[in-house]
Amino acid sequence: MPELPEVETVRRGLEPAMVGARFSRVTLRRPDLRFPFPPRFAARLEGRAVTALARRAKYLTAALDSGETLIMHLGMSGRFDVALPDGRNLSPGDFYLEGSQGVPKHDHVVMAMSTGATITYNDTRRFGFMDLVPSETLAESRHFARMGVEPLDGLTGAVIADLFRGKITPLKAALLDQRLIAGLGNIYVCEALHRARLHPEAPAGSLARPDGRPTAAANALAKAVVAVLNEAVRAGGSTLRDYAHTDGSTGAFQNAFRVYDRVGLACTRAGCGGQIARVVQAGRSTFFCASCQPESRQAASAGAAGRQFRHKSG
DNA sequence: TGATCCCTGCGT
DNA sequence: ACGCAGGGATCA
Repeated sequence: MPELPEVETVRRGLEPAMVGARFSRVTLRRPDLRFPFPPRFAARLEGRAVTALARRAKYLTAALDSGETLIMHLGMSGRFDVALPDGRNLSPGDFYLEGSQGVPKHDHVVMAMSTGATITYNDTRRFGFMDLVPSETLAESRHFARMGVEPLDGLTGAVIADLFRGKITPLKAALLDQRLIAGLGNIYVCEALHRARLHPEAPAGSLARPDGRPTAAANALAKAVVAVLNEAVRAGGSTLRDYAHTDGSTGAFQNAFRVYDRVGLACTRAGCGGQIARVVQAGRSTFFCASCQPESRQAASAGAAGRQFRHKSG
């Protein structure tokens, strides 16, 4: 479910309930999510205060006053629900709520905070996970050691050209590769490629000139990635299959999709008239407009880049 | 670099 | 019954 904008939305919802508060009681309803919880997980949290709640790519990190950091990843279906002591609910994006009647299924972790707030982690598919590592070694932890650049931290065409240079892999796959740029997922990659008018199957290396400088397409892509992420964060992320509530707290960016999940529909670009197509790349759906995002343009430059690359290396 | 798998639920 | 789903680790 969550890509960078959704995780950032969750972070903003959790922040007021977590930062400055202590875990008074942590209950695990099962021994594992995607991975087993770390040893003595609940005991290492209980009594500790959260000093800061940050986001790195699609990960949330809660720094504790014990010197450890709680790492949380939502996988595909992870959600947090914040219940305030007065009965109000403070999650922006209440789409993580299953409903008000009865105990929701898949509530795997319940964190009672010293403020009286209760934070519940719910994850249907259990692709999410939590970990606890020493704060000093957070950057070297197995989750972060090989993580790519943060796209909202100054992504430019030059950075993209540097990362993609010499790569034959399709643009779609390169943008999904968290070791290069971290935080994009299927939705925002499709949306960014459409905005930049780039074909998803064009070779990633075609965005770098032979001397390594960015092409115009690389600059356009960087701009599109940053724009689509910022707009999605502003909209509170995208709500897809989750139940929509009426309190105005669901994500709204799904209404701004130009290609994602719009196969067969007309391209919304003014004067385009194309139809959104769906192809499968690396086992995942790619949505694009063949009219807006022609292969030919990229094929030409990719061929030039490929010849140059082979020439240089051979 | 691509399949395969992890897991559950939903729509066709 | 089958395909598909916002992620990603782990193999050939």
